[in-house]
Amino acid sequence: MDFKVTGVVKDSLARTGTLKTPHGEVQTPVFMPVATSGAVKTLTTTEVKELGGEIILGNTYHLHLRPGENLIEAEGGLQKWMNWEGPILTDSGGYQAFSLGATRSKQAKTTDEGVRFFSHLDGNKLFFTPESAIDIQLKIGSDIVMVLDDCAPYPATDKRLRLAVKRTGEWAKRSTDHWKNLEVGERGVFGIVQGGLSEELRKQSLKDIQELPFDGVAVGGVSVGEGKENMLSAVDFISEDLDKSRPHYLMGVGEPTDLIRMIHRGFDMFDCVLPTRLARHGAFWTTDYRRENIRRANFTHRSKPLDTKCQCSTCQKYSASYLRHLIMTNESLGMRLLSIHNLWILFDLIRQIRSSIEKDEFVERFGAYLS
RNA sequence: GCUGGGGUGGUAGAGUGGUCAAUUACACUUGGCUGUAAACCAAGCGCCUUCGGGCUACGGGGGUUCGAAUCCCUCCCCCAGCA
Repeated sequence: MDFKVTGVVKDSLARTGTLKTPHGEVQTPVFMPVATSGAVKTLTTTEVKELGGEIILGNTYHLHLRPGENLIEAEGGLQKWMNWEGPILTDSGGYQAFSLGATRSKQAKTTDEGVRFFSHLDGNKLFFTPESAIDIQLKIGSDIVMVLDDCAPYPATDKRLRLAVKRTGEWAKRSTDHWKNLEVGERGVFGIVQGGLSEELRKQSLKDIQELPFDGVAVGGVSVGEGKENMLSAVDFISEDLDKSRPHYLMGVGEPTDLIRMIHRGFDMFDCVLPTRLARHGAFWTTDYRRENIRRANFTHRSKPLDTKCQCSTCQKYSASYLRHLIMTNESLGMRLLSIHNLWILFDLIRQIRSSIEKDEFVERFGAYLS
């Protein structure tokens, strides 16, 4: 997997780049819409592509449970199956094993070997190891494979965080050892940095990961409920030390203002459920990156679009009043139209950021959002 | 017209003498959502309040009772069956 930095700016770690994958090139910074179970919820892949989507994220945990990686492999891989021509990054399932893989009485649990968890669908006892997580992702057809990591829940004790960092490091080593022995072609594998809000542990984890021959460095364990200030400080512990020759992926972050701040700190890749989840709940972003909700009564008679400055197809064709009606009546079209709007806001932001980096105007243009 | 059933908060629908400003659901209002068990979750939802409480309410009017959405009388309205 090949990554090239194509542009840098003064007074910021922000940069542009190009990432080559088996299913095409991706320009960075990039936002990856989440297609948990093989679909960006409510949208077709054609729509995602037309909006500006270049790469999407699929979830190993979900796809492993249903329909299972063997079916996807038999159907020619996830790209072909879901009619997505571009690259796909797959999450390793480590995060979901913890966030979903527990029953009332039985907790998900990591051991040195891997993570034991329970299917949220039927309670079945399941097990991921670093090696099996990679094998599953390759069967799914992933272009960018994420290693299995131990994402400690927030808040976590110091002891638990230390264990998570240790395990994540050991599993990372096993992952690269396993990767070497596989036929992976141009696919890439990314390591994940843990460490919570601890400077010491973040630095240790970054060192562990960057010592290994990963194609990219991901930072996990953020946007897990710690709050914006904590997230910034956790990232600030390590942003200067991220290996500049590799792509940097901040996992799970997708609030527009967070993207700006994190690109400023050197991150190239992001994924987040927010644009589509918020849309299904009636929430949308404005062109100045505030969050609003169409359910509010004051939109009842608003015959203007959601945002008069927005160029998305929803805002070109529909009034806020009509969109509110669709959401209030639970029409799926409302969720689709708001998903289109929210994704457009993010993709357009990314386009503006790339352009500002190319012109070395990033700090001037986005300075107001950086602090 | 006769017989029977019924009229409760925005709606549906509980309650059938005190613990009822009234279960519940829906609707509505307002929040929330950051590697998606998430088209979900939470709070509020008669009026006033110094948050102690006060006031007005269960079709209208009258009555019984210490006390009524609940019992009685009467009027109005709705539904079913029979004419």
